Amino acid sequence: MTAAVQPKSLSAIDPLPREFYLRPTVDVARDLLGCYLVRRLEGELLIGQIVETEAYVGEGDPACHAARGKTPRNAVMYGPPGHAYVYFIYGMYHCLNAVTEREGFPAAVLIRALEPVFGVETMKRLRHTRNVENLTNGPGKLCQAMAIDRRLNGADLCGSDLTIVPGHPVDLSRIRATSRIGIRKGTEHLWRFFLANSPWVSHPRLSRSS
DNA sequence: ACGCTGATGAAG
DNA sequence: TTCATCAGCGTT
Repeated sequence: MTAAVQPKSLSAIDPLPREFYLRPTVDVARDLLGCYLVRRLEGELLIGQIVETEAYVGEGDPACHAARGKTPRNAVMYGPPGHAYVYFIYGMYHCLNAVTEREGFPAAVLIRALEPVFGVETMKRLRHTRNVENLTNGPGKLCQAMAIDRRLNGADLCGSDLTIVPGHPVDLSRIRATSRIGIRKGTEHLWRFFLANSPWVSHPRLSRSS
């Protein structure tokens, strides 16, 4: 169980190899559930278990940032897999993605929520809250809790101050798939994945229509 | 339901 | 140079 995981043992595990990300994005999104996001911040480790993801798949996906071709912002998505695509959104927040598939094909997995595992006190300080269940239950929140901003855009998730390491295999019966949150196009794809019963999974807001 | 906040990219 | 939009969040 999560409570038994020790940070030293986790950080000693090799990060997921680049080949993990060189696969269909939807598969990567599902397989990232249960893995651990490891942030090294000024010598300290901040660790969270991934409990919610979304797949954004190429220029043919109208919700993907690459839907209208390559731009300075989304350039990292066109690069090799296994790197972080971090962007600034709504004037205040950042979102973290893991780039997938072959170089030249723009796709990524948005990390939407984590279960805090280690470094909780630092996360609370960065988020200005004492409520553990409100620390990392959203893409903007988890970036704030782990001090992830555009300086980490392009960081190598296979070996840097921001990595992802394997977790224990997830019970497949716990995985749910729904439409992605916060988008207006591409809602027909069930490309949001999360672990049922996790208190850290985010929830769609009411009335985002027109 | 609303306001905050500013980068982004398309249009002019 | 404007303008609408935006893979979110906290407060009302």
